[in-house]
Amino acid sequence: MKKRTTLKELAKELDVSISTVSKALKNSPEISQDTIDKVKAFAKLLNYRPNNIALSLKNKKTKTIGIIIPDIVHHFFTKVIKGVENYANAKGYNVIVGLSNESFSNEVINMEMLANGSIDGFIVSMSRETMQHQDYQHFNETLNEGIPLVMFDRIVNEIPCDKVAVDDTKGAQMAVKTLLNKGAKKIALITTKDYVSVGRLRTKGYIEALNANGITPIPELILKIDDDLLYEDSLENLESQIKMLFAQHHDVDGIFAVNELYAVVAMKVAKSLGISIPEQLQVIGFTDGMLSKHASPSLSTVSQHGESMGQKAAELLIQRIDEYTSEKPPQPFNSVIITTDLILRESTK
Amino acid sequence: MKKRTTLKELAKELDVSISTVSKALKNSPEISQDTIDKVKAFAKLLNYRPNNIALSLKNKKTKTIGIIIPDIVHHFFTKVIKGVENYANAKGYNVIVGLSNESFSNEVINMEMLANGSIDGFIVSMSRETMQHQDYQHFNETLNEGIPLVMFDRIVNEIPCDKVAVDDTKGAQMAVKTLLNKGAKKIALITTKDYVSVGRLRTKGYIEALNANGITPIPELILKIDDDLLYEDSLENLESQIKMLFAQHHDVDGIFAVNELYAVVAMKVAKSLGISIPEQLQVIGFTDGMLSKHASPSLSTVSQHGESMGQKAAELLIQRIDEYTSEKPPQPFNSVIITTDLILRESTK
DNA sequence: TAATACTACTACAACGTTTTCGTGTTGATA
DNA sequence: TATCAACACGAAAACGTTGTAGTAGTATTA
Repeated sequence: MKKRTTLKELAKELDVSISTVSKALKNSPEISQDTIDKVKAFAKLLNYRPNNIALSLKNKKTKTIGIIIPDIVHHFFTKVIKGVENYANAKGYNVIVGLSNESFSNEVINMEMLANGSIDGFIVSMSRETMQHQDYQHFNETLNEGIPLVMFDRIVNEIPCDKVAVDDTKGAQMAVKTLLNKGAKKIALITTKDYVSVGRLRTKGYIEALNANGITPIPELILKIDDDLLYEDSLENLESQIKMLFAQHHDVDGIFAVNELYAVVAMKVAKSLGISIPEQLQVIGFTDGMLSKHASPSLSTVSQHGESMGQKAAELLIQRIDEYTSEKPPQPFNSVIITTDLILRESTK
Repeated sequence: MKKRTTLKELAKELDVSISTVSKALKNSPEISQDTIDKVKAFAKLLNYRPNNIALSLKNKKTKTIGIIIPDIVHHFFTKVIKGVENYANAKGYNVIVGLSNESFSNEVINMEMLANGSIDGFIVSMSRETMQHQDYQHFNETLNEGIPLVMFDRIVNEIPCDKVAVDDTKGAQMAVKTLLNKGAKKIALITTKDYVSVGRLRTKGYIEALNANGITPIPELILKIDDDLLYEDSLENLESQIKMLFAQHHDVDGIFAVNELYAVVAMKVAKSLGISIPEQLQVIGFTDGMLSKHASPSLSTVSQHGESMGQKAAELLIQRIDEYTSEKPPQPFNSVIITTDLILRESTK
C-alpha cells in the first residue's frame, strides 16, 4: 500500500521546486519544454493525481452537490437522482446523497452535515414532516450562508430559491378529464393529506376538472390517506378505506390516485370485489414507475419525467453556483414547470 | 449573502490568536474559562462552523464513502444505498453516489473522479460490462493506492478485498426445492447470461436442487436472457421467449426467475395464455421489491435483504478505513454472506 | 531572592495546491 | 561594456484547520 504522490515528492525527486512541478504539469509557458517533459513523465510514472481536497480548499469550491430526499426506495426520487447525476457528472460535479426518511430532524442534520464546506449547493425535496411543521428555517439559513438551493417536487413559495416542479394540477385535470371523456360518470379520488403539497395540488386538479364538466365533487369520494407510517408496510388501512368506498358507492366507475401505489392497491381491491377493469372501473395513477408498467392490468398514469426534473434542477443549481462565484449580478429565481404526460394503458378504455 | 466565518475572523474580532480560538472552542485546559466563554459566545453569534474541507486536508480523511452501482432505478440497489447511508451517517460519514449505468468506462471514470482524495473508501457493485470484460485493473489500482474497497452482490474472487454477497446458490436451491415440494414437476428457469455472477450462481442452485431430487435439468427449460439493452424498455424479447417456452412445453408447472421483473413478466405471459397461477403454474422470483409485493397475484420471492447488505458493507468498509489509518496489522479480508429468506405469497400454492 | 513551576496565551509548521512576485542567468543591444 | 529583455525557475503566501513548541507574566518554593 503506497501513499499518494504529491507535488512535493515529485519536486524533491526531480530536484526542482514545487512551483515548477505544478506549472510544468499545467504546460505553463514559464517552464522549458525540457522540464515539462521530464516532470510529466515522472508524474505519470508515479501515477500522480492532484489532491482534490487541497484544490477544494484553495478554490473554495468542492465541485460536489448535495441532494436531500425523503426516501430513496422510491422510483420517482430515484429517477430524479439519475437525472441529477447525469447532468452533474457531465459538468464535473459529484453528487452526495442525504436521506431524510421523511423526518424533519434528519433533514436538518443532513443538511448541516453538508453545509460545512462539503458541497457547493443543495437540491432538496422536503420531508413530509417539514411540510407539516412548515418550519423552513434550515433552508433560509443555508441560503443566508451563501449556499444555493434548488427545491423540486415538494416545493413551497416561502423559500426564495430556484424551483422545479411538475404541473400537478394540470396533470390531475388531464387525467380526470380523460376518465370523463372515456365515459366515467362517478370518479373517486385517492389522495394524501393536504399538507403534502403535491397531493393538495392534484386534488385541486381533480376538483377543477369535475367542475369544468359541470359535476359537483362529492366529499365522500375523496379519500385523504394519512400515510404517516404507511409506505412500505401496513397497506391494510388503505385497502379497508377503499373497500368501504366501493361498499358505499357501488357505482364508482373511475378512480384517480395521486400516486401509483394507491392506484395499484385500488385495482387490487376492485379485482377482489369482482369489479372488472377497465370495463366497470377505469383507473389512472400518478408517477410512471415500475408498478404502473407491470401491474395487471397495466396502469394508465400521469408521467412525471423525474429524470428531466433532476436534470433541470442540477442545471439551475450549477448555474446558480457559477453566478455566486463569479459575483455576477443576481438573477431572479426560476420556477420551472416540467409538463406531465398521460400514458394510457390497460386500466382505461 | 454573508461569507462563512473562520477562526481568523473570530480571532481578529476578539483580539486573540487563531490558536486560542481553536483551543477555546475545544475546551482546551490551556485556555482560561473566561476566554473560553467569550470565544464560544462570539462563535455562536457569528454562527461559526469549522470548515470540513480544511479538516479533511489536515486529517487526511474525508469522512465520506463512495458507493458505485450499476443502476439506481432498481429497488435492490436502492435498498443497499439506504443501508449504507444509515450506517455511515450514524458513524459520521457522508455517502457519495456514482452510477456506472452498467458501463465499464463510466465505472472507471466515476471511481477515478472520487479516488483523488474525495473519499476514504469505496463500496462497489460491478457493472455488467466490467463482469463481461473481466477487467479489474481499476479496482486493483484503487486498492494499491491504499483506498479500501468493499464489493457487494456482484463480486468476483480475483479482487483481494472485503465482500458482501447473498447466498445466491442456496437461495435458488431453496426456491426450487419449495416449488418441488409444492407439487411442481417441470420447473423452468429464467436467468441471465452466465457472465452475470449472480445469475450464474442462481442457475447453479436451480440445477443442484433438481439433481438433488433426482430430476435431470432440461436445457430447453433454461432461458438465458441477454438483457444488454433490456431493463427499462423492450421487454418484447423476453415475452416472446417465454411464450415460446410455454408453446413447446405446455406442461411446465413451475418457474423460477432470477429477478422479480422476469418473474412478473412470466406471470403476465402465462395469464395471457389462460394459465392460472398458482393452480397450473407456480412462480418464484428473486429480490423482494415493489413488483413482487404488488403484482397480481403477488409474487413469492427470495428476499435478499438489501438494506442489511448495505449496512454490512458500510460496517466492513469503515472498519477497514479505521484499520488503515491506525496502522494496525492488516486483518484478513472478510466475505460475508447475507442469508436469503423465502417469502411465500399468492404465486405459489 | 533566585530558581522553579504554573497559567494563559501566541507563533509556526503542516496538510497539498495554485499563483503572484521575485531573481539569477543568458543573450542581445546601444 | 553597461543596460535591458527574455527566459526559466524559486520563494512565499494563501485557503482553514490543528497541534507542538515556545514565551511572557505571575505564583510558588528552597
